[in-house]
Amino acid sequence: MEKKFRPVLTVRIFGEEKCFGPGVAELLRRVRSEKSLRAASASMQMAYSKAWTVIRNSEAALGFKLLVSTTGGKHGGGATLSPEAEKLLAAYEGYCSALRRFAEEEFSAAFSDIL
Amino acid sequence: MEKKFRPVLTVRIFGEEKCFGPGVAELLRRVRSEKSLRAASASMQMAYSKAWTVIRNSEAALGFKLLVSTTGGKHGGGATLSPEAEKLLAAYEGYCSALRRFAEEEFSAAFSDIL
DNA sequence: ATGTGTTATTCTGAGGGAAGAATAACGAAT
DNA sequence: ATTCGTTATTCTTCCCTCAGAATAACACAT
Repeated sequence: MEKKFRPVLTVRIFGEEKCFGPGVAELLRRVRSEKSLRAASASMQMAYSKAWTVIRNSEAALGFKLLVSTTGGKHGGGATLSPEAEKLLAAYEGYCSALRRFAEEEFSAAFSDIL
Repeated sequence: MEKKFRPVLTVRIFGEEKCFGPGVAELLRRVRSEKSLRAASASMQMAYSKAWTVIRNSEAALGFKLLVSTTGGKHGGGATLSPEAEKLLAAYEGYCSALRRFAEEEFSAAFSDIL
């Protein structure tokens, strides 16, 4: 009836356990633009320690590194996305938007008689 | 490449705030078979108080009642699904499986080159 | 009246997760 | 050597959620 209700979906990828989801994805996006994990986590008010844990867990579950990071140097170092992370992120984003588009399309048909 | 990774998605319905998701759905399913909210919550080791809150919040957000419940009587009362809940649950289940089917199909295409 | 087993409702206590502190290591520049 | 700002890592503290307790109301049976 009214456009009052809408679907919201969260897409996660599991191997033996959880290995990728919206949190890591957002983190990667911000690392890409900030070129630093610290700056990335701060920009989304996430504690650095948690950001670091999240990344590490994801890397362990996936089996490859997401960040290439350098420490030290004049500006202290930084982090950028590994090529695999770049590809994974792109794939994930495409996948998510396809899913959301589909979810949007099917929604009204599925719930028109009740919502 | 290997079938090691798979998509997992959670589908929620939002109005102004969250109003329906997998938790409520599971609860409704169990109320349907147990004919009691207490039994339903116990069967999924959820505290009754929480089950009740979950249902109440969902009802408030949706704008209609999910349960028709009777109190008192020899066996203490019970609860069953309202007609609207019945329809909503059916619609939600169909919607979810369509989404999951689609997610499954698209998955390998989206991630074949990286996972 | 009393007993029974549920719904309805609020409150309290404990556990898990997250934020932030603390610390170490790093490497380029000065 | 010292400074600087990051990555890397662990630990403690706090908050929030959740489970379970407690209480009331209910209506049917006996």
